[in-house]
Amino acid sequence: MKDITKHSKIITAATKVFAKKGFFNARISDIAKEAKVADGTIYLYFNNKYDILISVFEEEIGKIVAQIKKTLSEETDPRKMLEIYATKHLLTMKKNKNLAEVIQIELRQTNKLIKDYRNNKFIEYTDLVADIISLGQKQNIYRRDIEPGIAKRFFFGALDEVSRVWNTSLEGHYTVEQISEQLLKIFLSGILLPDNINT
Amino acid sequence: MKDITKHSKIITAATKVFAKKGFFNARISDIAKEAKVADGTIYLYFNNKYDILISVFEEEIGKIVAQIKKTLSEETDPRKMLEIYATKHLLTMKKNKNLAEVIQIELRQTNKLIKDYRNNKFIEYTDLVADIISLGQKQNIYRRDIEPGIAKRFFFGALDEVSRVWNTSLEGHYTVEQISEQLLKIFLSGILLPDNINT
Amino acid sequence: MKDITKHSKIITAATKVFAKKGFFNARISDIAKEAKVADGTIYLYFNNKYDILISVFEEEIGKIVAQIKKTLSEETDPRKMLEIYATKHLLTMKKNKNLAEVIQIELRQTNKLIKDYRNNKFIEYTDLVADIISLGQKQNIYRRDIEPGIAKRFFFGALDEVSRVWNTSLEGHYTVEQISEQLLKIFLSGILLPDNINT
Amino acid sequence: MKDITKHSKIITAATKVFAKKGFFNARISDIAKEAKVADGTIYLYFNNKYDILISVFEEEIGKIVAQIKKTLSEETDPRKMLEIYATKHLLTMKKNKNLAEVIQIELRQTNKLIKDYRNNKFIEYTDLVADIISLGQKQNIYRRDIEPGIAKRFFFGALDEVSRVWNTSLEGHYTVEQISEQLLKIFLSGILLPDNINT
DNA sequence: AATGAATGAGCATTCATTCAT
DNA sequence: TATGAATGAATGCTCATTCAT
Repeated sequence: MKDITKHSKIITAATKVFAKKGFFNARISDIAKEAKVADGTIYLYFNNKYDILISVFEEEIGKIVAQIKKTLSEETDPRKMLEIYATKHLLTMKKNKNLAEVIQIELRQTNKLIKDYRNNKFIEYTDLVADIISLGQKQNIYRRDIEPGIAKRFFFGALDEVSRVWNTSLEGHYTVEQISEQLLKIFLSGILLPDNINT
Repeated sequence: MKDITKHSKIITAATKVFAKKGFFNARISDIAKEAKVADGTIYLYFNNKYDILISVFEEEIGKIVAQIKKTLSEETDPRKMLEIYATKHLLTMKKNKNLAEVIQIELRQTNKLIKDYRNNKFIEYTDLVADIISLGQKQNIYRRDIEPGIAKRFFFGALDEVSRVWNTSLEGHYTVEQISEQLLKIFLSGILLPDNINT
Repeated sequence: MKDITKHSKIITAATKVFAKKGFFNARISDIAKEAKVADGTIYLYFNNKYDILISVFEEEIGKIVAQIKKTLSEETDPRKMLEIYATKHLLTMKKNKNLAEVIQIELRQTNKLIKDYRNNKFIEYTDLVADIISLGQKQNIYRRDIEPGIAKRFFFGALDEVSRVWNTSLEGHYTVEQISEQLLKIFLSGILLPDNINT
Repeated sequence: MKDITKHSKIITAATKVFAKKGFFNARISDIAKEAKVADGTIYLYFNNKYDILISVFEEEIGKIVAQIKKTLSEETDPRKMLEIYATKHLLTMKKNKNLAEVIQIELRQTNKLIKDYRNNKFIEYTDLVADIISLGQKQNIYRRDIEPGIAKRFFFGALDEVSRVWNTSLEGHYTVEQISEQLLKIFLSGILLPDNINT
């Protein structure tokens, strides 16, 4: 019987190796060594190298989606919900830098390389933002002239770009709370001084 | 004497091939064929495969930076300047999808792979946004509690994420102008209805 | 105690799989699946993959040798004996195509691959022809200027080549009886017309 | 430009290695080393390992077919023609044991492994025997009740089986001429003593 | 005895880079 | 300068065999 522990040991190892070397420079033997498993064992749990990558996405993002959905379900104010989303995202990515890098870097490769893969979990994850915005619009809290489908990309893109450079320049400069606060401030009220809004 | 024509023929070919296949799946012989040049000839102009990638970044982004700087120099209103930046970026990425993909996908790999490469042109490019924000703050148009160093990432990240999915779902749905307008609206004034701003 | 049933189930399965895929392309797991047994179980009955192959030869050819010896023991005319041998061989190979292929194809590999294996049963099988010829020579039925050791190879080679193409071109064209009759005609009387014999 | 010398160097090396180890146990690096060429070079001249095997067959058998056809064209007596064929075959196989083994052993694998390969040269080679027999029948030298399509298999099978064991037991016992004489004697006149022919 | 998960040696093939012409 | 044949290191994946249960 397949060993569920071994499966996730490989996923964790692969996340680490992919993050460190990138998908193409990662060798199966690197992952095997990291997971303390024989090379061949990996193929008892995954079809091929791409399959490992996809599994990393689906399973790890799946966990985040589940978590964030649970937390969001306890909140009703769309403003707070966006704050929760942003803070949660940044905290997760800061805590799990390996996953952060894999998402940011490899995710972009994947669609091109594996035609028939559709990032279901990832789409579900970014769609949460669109849902929150729609909800806020219904409650007359968010402007109706904002397109949720576009705005979700802005919001996620902004978050993603910020955490992209996590390991380099931003490190140490700002706390998650500061960045989250800045993002919310801009996203909710814009960067214009009130006096200039009607210009 | 280096042949400037051949040099740029290779750059153009490489951009095309990298965009289509990704850096790792692109073969030197693919680039050589696309550039109508012998494999060995490429090594008269570039040190290695990574060198080609870096050159693509530096030279192509260099062109965009020069262009956008020139256009911005003719404008003084920081609000308009951000609009120009956004529209120009989106138009360029839409027109030159090859470059767009290379920037979005490969750029992220590069820092990790080539330790001593610092994306000078790219940093220059994103710093333009920070400069505009700082300028606006000095002119009392932009809020002082916004960190230009963080905000530039939000702005660029939002633009980048939007153009990332250019080839897929957004295609046909929205025009560059609509997206640019939405981004500016959000970035400048936020998504809150005025009544809710002080909540 | 070794389970005799399981042993022969594996032999039968291996014969089938070797015939279908060839020795080198056959996987142990194929044989195990065909025999409805676990992979590891095979190693309770055989030392390794080569050992299975050798066992297939020895046991299956052993059965044929025993059968044909029994039938031959009831006949005294060396002419009839060759006919019995030919017909029996062709019928067996036609009925058991798996074994036929394994003998024809893999047998030839074996000597080269397994230095210390001597095809005892197979040698016994072909030597039957030499024995018949010697017998006929003693009875003044067969010519004395024929070398039984060479002639046995001709006879077996002819039979083998005929059954080699069984699955392809000869299929349907000729019956076993026709082929057997032709072989006997040639082997016993040659292809020359009587008038030309002394040329 | 492809180097014709290198092509045939690889063919010769491959023939040697296939003969010694068999197709499946032969490593590309063995062939490369034997041909004094880099592993990768082989793939400039052949598509894959199977392609090398097929080329060995076609080209080497092609040479033999051409040679034997030329020699046969200078002879008109169908009896002599069979003698020439037999002697030539045995001499060639004795001189070029590598090729002999490859033909005998690997040829049989090939049809099964490479479905779309049709051994054209080989078929041409064995068909020569059928042609000679047909010719002799027209000249009233060979019996009309012999099927050339069956007899060719007997003749070739006999020759092939004899040369199969060349490296083992027959070595030293008999000369090519003796074997050829025995085969012709049997094939032309049969093994029966004249007195027993009408039995 | 039987199982099948785990192992890890082995190998065909690719492709960036070199260098003789 | 330009060429492209030659090189050989590198690696994903397979599968015979082992062994804990």
